[in-house]
Amino acid sequence: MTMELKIGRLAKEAGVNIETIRYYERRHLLGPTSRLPSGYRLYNLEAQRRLQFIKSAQALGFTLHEIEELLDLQVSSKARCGDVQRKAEAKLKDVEAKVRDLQSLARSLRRLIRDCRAGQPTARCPILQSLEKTEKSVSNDTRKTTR
Amino acid sequence: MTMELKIGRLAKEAGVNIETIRYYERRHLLGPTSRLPSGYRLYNLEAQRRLQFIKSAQALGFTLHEIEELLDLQVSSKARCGDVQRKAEAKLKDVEAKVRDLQSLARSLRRLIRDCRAGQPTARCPILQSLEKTEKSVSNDTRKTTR
DNA sequence: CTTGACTCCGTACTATGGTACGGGGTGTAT
DNA sequence: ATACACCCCGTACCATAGTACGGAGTCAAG
Repeated sequence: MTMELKIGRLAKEAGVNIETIRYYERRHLLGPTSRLPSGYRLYNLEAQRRLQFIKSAQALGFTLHEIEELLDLQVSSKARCGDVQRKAEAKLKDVEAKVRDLQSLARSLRRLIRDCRAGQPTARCPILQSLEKTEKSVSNDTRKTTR
Repeated sequence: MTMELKIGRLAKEAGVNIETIRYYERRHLLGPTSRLPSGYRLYNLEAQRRLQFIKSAQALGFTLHEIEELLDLQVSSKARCGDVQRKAEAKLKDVEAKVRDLQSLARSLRRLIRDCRAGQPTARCPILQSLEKTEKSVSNDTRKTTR
């Protein structure tokens, strides 16, 4: 036995809805490895890893479309290395920018927490100021530049 | 004149659609500072900063609901400092986790790019492996834990 | 060989975050 | 005083990312 799961098992293991998996299939993100004569979908380990990756990337704020691209970096082994590289570089820039912005936000939050700890009743908690700092550093709409 | 803008101007300055601003108002995220007798909305500098913050936070992957909470940290000056602090701390944890995960993804992408540069025709580009590394580090669904 | 859990497929519905439309009033420059 | 741009409000529509539903076929244990 090659450890192939049916859709329900895969869904349970990954913690997603069965319908979600079928939805990903419609979106060409994750297809079954094979099918039983009955039509039942079968998934192998790679499919499980792929599903995990989709969930992870999503948690990081990537859209399904972007995730498709990310996954294509690997799939298109036949494609020119240059294409893959350019995509990866663009994606890396997005990710780096996002990290910078989130770090800035984290700094703001830390400052807010520290100042709050001082004990005053939140009147004039310097949050707006710190949030403003965040604003400046944020490049643009990442959702647009990422696409 | 106190530098109050009408909705169209505010939208243009911020680079958003007028309808978006009205939508934020429906969502209680950003209301007009005042109104002309005619009913025209007027916005001051603080409103502009607030709008900027909303856009920034969104670019960082926060939902409008989360942004509302974030903004409430400041608004609820009457609230207990402890409440504000707890919210801020939870948010900070989310942000920090997101940063870690994105950094891990960035490392993976950098490795992929470096390896690609080596020159082989992408056959067996070690992307899947690097992506797997990312997976493991990703806590859970941030969207759920963040809410 | 039946029963209950699982799966198939297609279609419809939901929530989020907007965007567009349209009939009307307003503001102002000429 | 009249264009023309701007704004009002309500309602309808859109894309993304699922989720639910329902009638039918399948699988496996008893």
